[in-house]
Amino acid sequence: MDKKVTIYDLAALLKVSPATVSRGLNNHPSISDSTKKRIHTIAKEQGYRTNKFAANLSKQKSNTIGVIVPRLDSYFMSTVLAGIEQVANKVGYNLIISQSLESEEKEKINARTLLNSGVDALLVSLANETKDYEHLKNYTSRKIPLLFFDRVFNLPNCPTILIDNRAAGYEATTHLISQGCSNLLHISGRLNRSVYKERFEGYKEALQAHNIPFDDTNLLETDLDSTKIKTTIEYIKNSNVKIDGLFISSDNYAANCIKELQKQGYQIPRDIKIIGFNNDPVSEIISPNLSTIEYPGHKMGVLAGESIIAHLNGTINLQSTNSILLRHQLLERESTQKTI
Amino acid sequence: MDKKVTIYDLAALLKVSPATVSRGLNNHPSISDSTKKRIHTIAKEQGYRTNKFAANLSKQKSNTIGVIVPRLDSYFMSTVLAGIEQVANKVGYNLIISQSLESEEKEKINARTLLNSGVDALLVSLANETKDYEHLKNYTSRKIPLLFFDRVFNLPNCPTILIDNRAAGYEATTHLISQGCSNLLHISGRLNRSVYKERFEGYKEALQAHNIPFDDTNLLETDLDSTKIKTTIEYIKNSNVKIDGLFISSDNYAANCIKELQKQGYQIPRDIKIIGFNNDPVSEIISPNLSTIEYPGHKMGVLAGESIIAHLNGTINLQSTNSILLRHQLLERESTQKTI
DNA sequence: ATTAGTTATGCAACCGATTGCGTAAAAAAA
DNA sequence: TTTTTTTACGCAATCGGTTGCATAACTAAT
Repeated sequence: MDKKVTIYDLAALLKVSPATVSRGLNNHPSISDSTKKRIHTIAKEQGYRTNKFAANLSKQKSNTIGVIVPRLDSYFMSTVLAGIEQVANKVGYNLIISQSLESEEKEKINARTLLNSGVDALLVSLANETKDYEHLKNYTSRKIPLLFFDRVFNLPNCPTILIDNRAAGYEATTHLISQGCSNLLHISGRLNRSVYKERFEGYKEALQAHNIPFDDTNLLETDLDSTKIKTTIEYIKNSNVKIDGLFISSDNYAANCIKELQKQGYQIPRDIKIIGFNNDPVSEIISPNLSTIEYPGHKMGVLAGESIIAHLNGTINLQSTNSILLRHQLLERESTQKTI
Repeated sequence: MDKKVTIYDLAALLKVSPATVSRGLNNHPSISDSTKKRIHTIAKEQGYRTNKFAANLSKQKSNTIGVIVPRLDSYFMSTVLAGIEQVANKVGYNLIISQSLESEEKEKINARTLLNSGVDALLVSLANETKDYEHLKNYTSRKIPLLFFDRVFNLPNCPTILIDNRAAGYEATTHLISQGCSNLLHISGRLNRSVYKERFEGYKEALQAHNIPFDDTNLLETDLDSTKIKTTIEYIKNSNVKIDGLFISSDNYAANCIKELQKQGYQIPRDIKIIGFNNDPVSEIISPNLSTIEYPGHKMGVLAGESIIAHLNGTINLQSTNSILLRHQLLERESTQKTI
């Protein structure tokens, strides 16, 4: 009972043409309600399911959205994906998800694969490594909508969704300063990614605004990979001046730093005050609770999904909206508390 | 310069038939090496990319694997997905991922959508709610391979990948007992999911093996949703006997319990020893470090991906392999340490 | 009754690659 | 040289919907 039923079968049963069946199934206005009803009824009865392959081929669209993220196994990304999936699913779009693992090479391959797979749109959060954007221009040149989120890049006609990282960096830094820190270190992700670059710039501006001199030792560029905590800790210990404030671009990394610093005898926040970024669950689990910047991942995903779908539906024109900024928020917790 | 190039275009350029071009592109043996070379050369030159819609239609397969998970924004799931993606991507399979959000209804819709989308195989981790499996029988009846991981169910011809949850539950419980606990409480997920059921049974067996009586108060069935910690804590506080050991089926939930218990004045592990499950990152961030059962998510994903792909390639026959058990491991950390 | 205007449907050409079957040409065997 | 085999390729049907254009049937207007 499970052979494939086609519109031809239905057409034969109803003694109408396949074209009529097709239109009926798609609620085309020029089909009478009565035959529409007959078509739908028999379709259900026969267990008809439209062959997407055929439909895709003739319509040249797939109802599928491609997503490329640096890694799937990051809490932040998984919340973004959950948001995207939720809205995509609701309106019947599928999501093809792939990860670049921070490799430009893999990102290129993924982009190509997704292009070949005929995705209707692409959502991208860039790999750390990526410096060249030709693989994405293939999309824009074919008029396939392309949207960046979080790890963005300014490509013509490609909207971006992110938070105001510069302002967030500024706020985080100012917060540290207002809590009494004067020898700050910013532990950043790769600066070729604008998210990190901008946080860093906010950091620098905040220092400047408070007349705190900045030099290269006040910045540590890392890839925020927890396996390399030791090096970071060494850097802090060997610093010429006694560092008393850390602004770390990732909660997860920050939490690991706290653990390790504590192991080395540091008291947080007494010796060093620390603020992270993202409001990852670990920030509330760690002792002391980690001050951080709330980064609304799920909301970002929802917005990214909604935007791209609205654009595909022609409801809005993304080209005109070039950049959507989400609201972030400073969360003051124990790790930056003043100690007497 | 970016109109679509088809095999017909190439055929015209080379003055051969489209069939030859198709075969040449696919390295069919009956095409001479010389023409193959010519075909590949001109294909590259013209920027030809095969139209997957057409290829899918005629081959009736999509090179796509569907995945349904309860939620995307869980650390464990994201590691599994990362594993699946890694192997799928390597061999050119796409992944369509959707989440059921623990709803049977959504799971059904997702299953149907993926079926319509023509996935070549389906990987499923069941929603808590799911009690009926008709939506999955659609796959088996069409000979579309179906594999369960983690939240499994025993469906004919559907292999499962998981750990030995009963043994893990037994070990976790035994560990608590050996650390001196005698009034245990198991905080479980929904028992209609076999993962939780089996952990619970391992727990019961361990109690029995150590002559510790079990009654219903020694079990708290929850949905392991962190927003409902309070209720759980109340349960512990209001217990008639003083609970001194907790076996919690989720690290994340366990970590939140620890925080809350500490807030209420409990000392961990002095007053209550706690063991979690999963070896989530939070387990090493929380103070005290959480003892737990290592659950190899990434490995599970890799294995699930490899299995299903090998089966699709005809390399192995999954029907014969009915169940793959991954090795778990008890990790003894601070939260179950003996106190003097 | 005739013309104009609707409405409901069918025809047939796509969409682009795949593949079973047939055959000309070239190589090998007789 | 003739026959048999092999090699290399082309023909044409197929996969299952979609859609522009034509048309028959019916209603409304003149």
